[in-house]
Amino acid sequence: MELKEGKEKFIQSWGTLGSHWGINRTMAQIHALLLVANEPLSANNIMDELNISMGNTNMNIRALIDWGLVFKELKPGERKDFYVAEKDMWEVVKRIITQRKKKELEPMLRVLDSISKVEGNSEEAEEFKKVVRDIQLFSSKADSTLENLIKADSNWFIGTFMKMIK
Amino acid sequence: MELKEGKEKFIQSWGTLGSHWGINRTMAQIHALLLVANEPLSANNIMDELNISMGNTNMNIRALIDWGLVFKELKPGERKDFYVAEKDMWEVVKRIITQRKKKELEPMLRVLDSISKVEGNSEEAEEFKKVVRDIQLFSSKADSTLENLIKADSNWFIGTFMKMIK
DNA sequence: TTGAGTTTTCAAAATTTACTGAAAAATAAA
DNA sequence: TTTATTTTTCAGTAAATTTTGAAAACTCAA
Repeated sequence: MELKEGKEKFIQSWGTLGSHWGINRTMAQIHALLLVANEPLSANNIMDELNISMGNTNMNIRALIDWGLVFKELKPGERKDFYVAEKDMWEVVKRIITQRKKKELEPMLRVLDSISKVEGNSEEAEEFKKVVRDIQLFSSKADSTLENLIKADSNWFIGTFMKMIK
Repeated sequence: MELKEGKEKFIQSWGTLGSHWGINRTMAQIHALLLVANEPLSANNIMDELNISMGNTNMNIRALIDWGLVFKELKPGERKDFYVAEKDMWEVVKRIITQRKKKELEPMLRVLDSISKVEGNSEEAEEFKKVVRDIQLFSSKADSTLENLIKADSNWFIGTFMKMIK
């Protein structure tokens, strides 16, 4: 396989993977392109390379920066902004966990909290509360596990955790 | 808050959460409805409760059964099929991990494998291969971590793992 | 200032994904 | 069998999401 073809395949499948993980296809493709670029790219480079509009390019670059997956780099003497990707996979995963925990898990925890106080003590109400509290317990464990995970470092994950769970 | 309102809120937010996790809104809502139902429900019960069509109901129930999140239950003397949800959150999460690992992580691993053998030894090609191999290493660690996770039991997660990572 | 280059915004269009409704197939009681 | 009930399928439609394109807003050198 040729280098060019390899890069294209990578961009394509990173895009697909991303779209299943709350990162839209284009956003993930831009990240992929930057991952395999050997130098910082401008918005123009990106739109040419991926055949997407400037508006789309701009919006997704900004989302990537928001998520901490891409950084702006200013080249001295250049008017344009250039961009580079976060290449440390552990960092990438941590940032995605951080975002999704905030956007999805935490709102769910709030809802669970509010509905766990439902009125009534009919059997039906009690059963409902039991289901909710089970989920609440599990979710808050998951939440703090993830909280710990994003504080841990890469070596911990690659080394200790892997062995530990056998 | 009233029980009815609580159940509705739960179904609504479980739907939203699911839609961010590769489970479409309706599919997650059906699962939620079954989670808080105090008895097995028929397809008709479900379509009435959620105001969705029979076709939609049927397709999503079957997807849920496929995923192992819902089970069919036959009531003696009843012609209809009835359905109950998997209520053990640890099981639910394990089944979701299993599905998504198979559908998303594994295809990515195959692509990474194929492109890690890209031709050429220019500096650019070498850098590309390094990026790919880094991701490959990380992904296969993640893959086997998840593999172990889905073999582990709930107590391990709730008890040991939580304390362990402090 | 002015104006060329660059980035941002956002309504409208295109695309993708989910849902419906109606018909066909399956099931099982009569 | 026949018939009533239930489940499945899927083409067409609707809804949601993403992308474009063009204008507005910046930015900075001249």
